Amino acid sequence: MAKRTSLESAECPVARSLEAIGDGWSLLIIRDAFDGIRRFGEFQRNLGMAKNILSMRLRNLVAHGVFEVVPASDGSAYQEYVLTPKGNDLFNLIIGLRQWGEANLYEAGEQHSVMVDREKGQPVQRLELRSEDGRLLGPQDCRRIAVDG
Amino acid sequence: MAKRTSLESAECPVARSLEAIGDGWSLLIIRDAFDGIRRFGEFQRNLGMAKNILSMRLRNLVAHGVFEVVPASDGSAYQEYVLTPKGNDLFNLIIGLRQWGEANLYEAGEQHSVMVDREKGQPVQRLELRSEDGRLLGPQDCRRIAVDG
DNA sequence: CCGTATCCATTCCGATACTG
DNA sequence: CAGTATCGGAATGGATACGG
Repeated sequence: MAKRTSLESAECPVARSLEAIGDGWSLLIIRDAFDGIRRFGEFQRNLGMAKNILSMRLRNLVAHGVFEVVPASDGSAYQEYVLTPKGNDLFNLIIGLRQWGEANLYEAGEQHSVMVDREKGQPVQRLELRSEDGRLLGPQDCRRIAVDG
Repeated sequence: MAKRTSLESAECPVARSLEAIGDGWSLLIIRDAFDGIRRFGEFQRNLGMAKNILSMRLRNLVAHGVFEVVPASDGSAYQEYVLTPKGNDLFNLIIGLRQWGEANLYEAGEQHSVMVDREKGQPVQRLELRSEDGRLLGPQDCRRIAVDG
């Protein structure tokens, strides 16, 4: 008894996403991947996590189609973990985490890493949600509607 | 030994955010809050989670300043949990989770709930990240830079 | 260097009973 | 209705040893 409830087939996309990538480590691994990390050992050293956990997480992410295993780019006969298009599509989510943390979790003078655009080296703007006619939308301007075929 | 590593004072905002709200339940609670849920029992029934867990999570979120406890709007002598500005600022993150799930976790014909703008009832667009000069940015256009005072 | 396997501590979570 | 207390089972995570 007391089986952990699974959200795998939830009707809400938020729940389903969390089921796939909602644990803390996975999102940090993905963050590192956006920074260009590809090798097992790099992830491990960078995150300071146990190897068995990393192994499990990577396996899970590969199973979910977020990462893809490719032969190493150097001759090393090993593998590398690269983001699939599905994984790349998590970019906004990582940015969302980053921006919320920046805005709400740091003291005034406290330093933190910053995301800049490659071309000009300037900090990116905040994520924006717009309606179909281009209006900027906040929480109060939206509503969730259930859709049943 | 084997103490769980804390990311509370991490230099990366992504890690810090995950430390605060990165467990699966918290984000689902917050999602419900954006749908207008305010009462303990409503959260509990809606999410189907154990009351003690909900209690813990709410306490944690209040401690982190995401929720605020206010007296009940009806006369019921109980309390309600409403999002603070800091909590409201999580909107983009919830939307990010939703949109990634919608785009990547559902079969072609499969139905799911949808976020629409209140005014026209039309589905919202995808989140957008822009540079300071207005260009739309993807993962390849960005770079994370470490900042050390 | 890349991973897997094993062991153990900690944490998480669900069920239930209980108080106000 | 709104929560707290307690219990047991499950999952998670860290350390380490081991094999490819």
